[in-house]
Amino acid sequence: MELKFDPKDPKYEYIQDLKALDKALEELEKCRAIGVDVEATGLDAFNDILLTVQIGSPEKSYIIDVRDIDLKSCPRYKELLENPKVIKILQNGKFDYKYLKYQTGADITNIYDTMLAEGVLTAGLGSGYFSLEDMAMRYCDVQLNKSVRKQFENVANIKTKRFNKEQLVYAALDTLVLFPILDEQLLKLKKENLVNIAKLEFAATKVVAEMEYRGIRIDVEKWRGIIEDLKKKRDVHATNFYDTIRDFYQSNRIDLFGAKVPPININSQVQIMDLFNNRLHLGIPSTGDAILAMVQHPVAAMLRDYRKYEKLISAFGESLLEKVNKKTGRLHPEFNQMGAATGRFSCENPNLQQIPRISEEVPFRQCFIPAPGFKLVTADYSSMEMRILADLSGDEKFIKALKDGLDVHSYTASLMFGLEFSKDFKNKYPDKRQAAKTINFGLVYGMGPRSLAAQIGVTPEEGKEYMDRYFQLYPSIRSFLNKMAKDAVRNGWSQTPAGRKRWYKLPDPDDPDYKKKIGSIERQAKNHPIQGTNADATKYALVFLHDRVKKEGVEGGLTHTVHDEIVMEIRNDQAEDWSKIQCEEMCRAAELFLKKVPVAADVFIGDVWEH
DNA sequence: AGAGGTGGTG
DNA sequence: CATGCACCACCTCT
Repeated sequence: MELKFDPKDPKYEYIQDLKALDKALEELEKCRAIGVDVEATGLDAFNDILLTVQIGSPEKSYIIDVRDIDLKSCPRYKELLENPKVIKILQNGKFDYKYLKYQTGADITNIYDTMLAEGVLTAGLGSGYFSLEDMAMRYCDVQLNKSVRKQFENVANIKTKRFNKEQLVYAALDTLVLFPILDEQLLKLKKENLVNIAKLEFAATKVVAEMEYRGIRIDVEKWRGIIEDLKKKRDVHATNFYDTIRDFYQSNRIDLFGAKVPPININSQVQIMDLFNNRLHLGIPSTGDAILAMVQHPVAAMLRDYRKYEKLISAFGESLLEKVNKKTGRLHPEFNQMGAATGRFSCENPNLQQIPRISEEVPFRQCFIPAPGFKLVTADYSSMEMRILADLSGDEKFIKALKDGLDVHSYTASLMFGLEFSKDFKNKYPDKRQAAKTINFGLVYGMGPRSLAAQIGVTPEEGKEYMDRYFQLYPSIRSFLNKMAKDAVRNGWSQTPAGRKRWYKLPDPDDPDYKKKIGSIERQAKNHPIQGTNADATKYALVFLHDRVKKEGVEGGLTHTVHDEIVMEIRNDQAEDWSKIQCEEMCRAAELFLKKVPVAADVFIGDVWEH
């Protein structure tokens, strides 16, 4: 590839005064697209220090030292970055977005994100994270020197120390390589018909950046109260456990203060296996909860009780509170747009998508609260995956049930077990409904008769019978799922109606695990269009909602999303009206793909996160 | 440092 | 032959 810069000696300008900045901006304003990158002392846009902002044309990079120049008092800079007509090319743009918003006062628009583009082009094959170093090497044979980035992190005398040539070259290349990478990616995106999905991801990345920036408030005292309560309960179960097993161990050690020392580490899977198999002779294959539930010995129950509390304390305890940002006093979880191969978001630091559902004992979700004067508006799609399955398979019975507003699990059960359908089916035949629900969901995951039988507690033969009966009821569902599986194995990829692709590493025919691997791909491919369409709809909804907030002049914004649920923080007096708009926009997004079945979303307005 | 086990969510 | 999808956090053990 012909590069417009020399990787050994790139053209750049180190900008340290307003006059030079003005001249640079004049050049940059002529560009249709500019490359943007920042260097900072760390990853936290609120607490770490922004050092440089690099803005580049395809040929030249301008490195603005923000210790010398206050970009907040430079409207021309802000106008450039906020100009919707200029494409801003970034690598993992939401990282830079937050720095630029907080420390330079600019909200970038019209982002092309090289990392997201790569994610869209290789979904299912990689981790979802692609470093600029890898891409620069792969696409344009340019070696970026990673170790130089470290130098930015430990700048002693941060106020005064100037950058060396090596650092400046590195900073310059970071914007220059973006252009050839974009050129190559664009060819591939067009070839794979992924332009629309890439556009969706690019539109979403600004929205996600704003969502991360806003974050969410947490009631720390209430959270601590729950944890303390859980710790007390956990300790009771731990003591019971230790007292019961102590006789099976030789040493009854006493510590310096006369307290009994636990004979084993209760958290050690290895030591628990030793206890159950070598000392209690119970012969368990693993220590998972499903196994322990079947073990008659009282120690098993004690361990299960202990684990229930220990899990909550370790995963959601003090460690989550440590993530409260010092500057904002709020949690700012990170949402990875390509976190799942299906197109779903993943979430980390902390993962708000795995906070336990609300219960008497563990009301964790009630600790998530809006700012004073605001409400949390929580809306989730109703039976979204069932609706998608109905729509994509085109199954007439299933579609009619949804059109008639029936509970699909009850309806399925009534057909499968020859029972009369009624409004109170759920109460009359809860077991039958649960069995049908297991099948409905299991199929979306490509489940087989054996695990179905295990789940609903019948023999494998009966499990097979249930599945046969189910598919006789809904013949189009069987043919749809089979087609998805077959196409994926033939093509090496599967696709959602929105055009999102997921690739598969097809095994070598000589692979000893060939059938196992093909089976796995088939199950993933059956699930992909369903889970993926849900993700596509939610992403469109996020973009719609963000635009609508601006259009309506509503004060507030997005706080987080959990796959089929979107939570927003909206000013008290506007929350009621907004809740209707939020449902409307979510439905409008889903209706882009679902034409045969109605879409519905339920909404809640509250002073806590609940639904 | 990374793998494996366990368990929380949709 | 094996046989339910998609994640992340925490723990122990190597």
